[in-house]
Amino acid sequence: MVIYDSHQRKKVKFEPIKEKEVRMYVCGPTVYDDAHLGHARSSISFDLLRRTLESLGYKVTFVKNFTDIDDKIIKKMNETGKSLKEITEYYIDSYLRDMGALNVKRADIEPKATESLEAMFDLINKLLEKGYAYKLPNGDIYFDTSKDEEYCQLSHKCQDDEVVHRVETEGKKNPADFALWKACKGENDVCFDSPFGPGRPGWHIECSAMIKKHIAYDGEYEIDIHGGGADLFFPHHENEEAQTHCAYGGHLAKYWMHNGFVQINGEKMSKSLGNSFFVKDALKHYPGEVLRFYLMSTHYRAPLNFSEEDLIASKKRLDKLYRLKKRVYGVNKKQEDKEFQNALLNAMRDDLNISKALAVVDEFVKVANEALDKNPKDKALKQKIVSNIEFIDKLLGVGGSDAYEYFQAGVDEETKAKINELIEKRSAAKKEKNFELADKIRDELKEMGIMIQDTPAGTVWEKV
RNA sequence: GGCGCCAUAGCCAAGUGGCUAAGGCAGGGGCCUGCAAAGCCCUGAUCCCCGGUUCGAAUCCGGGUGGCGCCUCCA
Repeated sequence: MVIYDSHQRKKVKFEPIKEKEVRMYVCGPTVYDDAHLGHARSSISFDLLRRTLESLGYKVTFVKNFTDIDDKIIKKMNETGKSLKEITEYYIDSYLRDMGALNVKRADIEPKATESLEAMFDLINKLLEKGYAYKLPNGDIYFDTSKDEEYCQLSHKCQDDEVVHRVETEGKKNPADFALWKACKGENDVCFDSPFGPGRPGWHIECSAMIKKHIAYDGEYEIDIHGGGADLFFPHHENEEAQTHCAYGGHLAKYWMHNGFVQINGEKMSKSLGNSFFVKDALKHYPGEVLRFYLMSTHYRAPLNFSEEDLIASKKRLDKLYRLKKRVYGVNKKQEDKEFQNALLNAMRDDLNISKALAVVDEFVKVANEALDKNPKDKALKQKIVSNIEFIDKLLGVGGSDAYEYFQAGVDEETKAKINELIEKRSAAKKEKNFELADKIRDELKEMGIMIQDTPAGTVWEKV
């Protein structure tokens, strides 16, 4: 496996800390709103990484957190009058539902900030003891970046001059210092008891603490891979790394991976720009699998400029896989096609080269169709095709649905009955060579958004 | 201002020193079909511009032009 390490800024051979095992942590969402396409893309990217590692035979422990303490959540509480728990539980459910629809596998461990406070206390205490943190008169605790000689060596994104506009806080020693603990600020604040007095944790502390609590090794690196959106590299990941190595000595992660953004009209999609698309809205128009296929079809590090036109082109590509699947409907797999599996894996093991992988899939579909045209009754061939589609589903997370349901999604039973009735009528007309009537019925179906195909096994239909 | 990324056919997108520059969508032609649809076959680019290195560059170096991101919450 070769991956691009953001720290080294190049592709490197992946060598896990412990043989055949991978521990990875991906920054999850702050649960104050529904997931947008950017969250979806990040999830899918690391889901592909996980599936690839698993297919290569690694035992993967995958952790993705929920940030359920945050300024934006508090803001939402004040706006809605709802409790922290009401808000965060609602959006955690919503997130999991959306990602489930996109066929993203659940993480093995899904820690929440609110459930990891003890681990954060320990971390903050260590930093205070070792002199890497200082307390302000108002009770806030900050990380002292000037004490950490390695600060900024991870992302290389710091600078010496003061052109930076950082969060200005009274009493901070250096502009780059960041909050580890924010003391309780009054009635409307959310506060937790702590050894440092009532308050709440800073944003960066939780990831370091949760990694330590759940999956950290004791040696030079706590985990193998730490992932997240490209925007998190600095300052978020830089700060996590600083906290961890200052408190515990080891580096946080051996490899750092970051996914590129979803853009709208060439600009980053974000709430502040008012151009974000929610996953749940996209799912009203397209099946999750189609959305997944589209979002993953651009390499995870490259920006993806969202366009409905491209999404439709992408859907048509996936349609072809499912039409092939229809041709082998009901057949069980018997034996695995190692040659195909290796071709697909070899593409993905090169820093998730999805373009190459999808080209392998396209080629397989074409060759399979060709072979089926020649030998429509070749059972061994069909079994091999079934096996390959199963492998595509396992590795890429697409192609696992029922082939007929895929094309007929969103059509209610009543309409289905009517469609079947019309098709029967048309078949009868065809039998009597009444092609005029048959074509008329076909047009009628077309107007309903239904395309039909006459096959040796009878007429089948698809929703356009 | 600091640190980076990107620019390949109408569109999406691989390839990063060397046979005829992957693949998909759209378009054109054909086979199949009662006609279609689906499927299959054929069909398209010398790689943003300029200069350099090299026997040889889309691929390396320098300089442009254009676009994007982080440095402030952010996937």
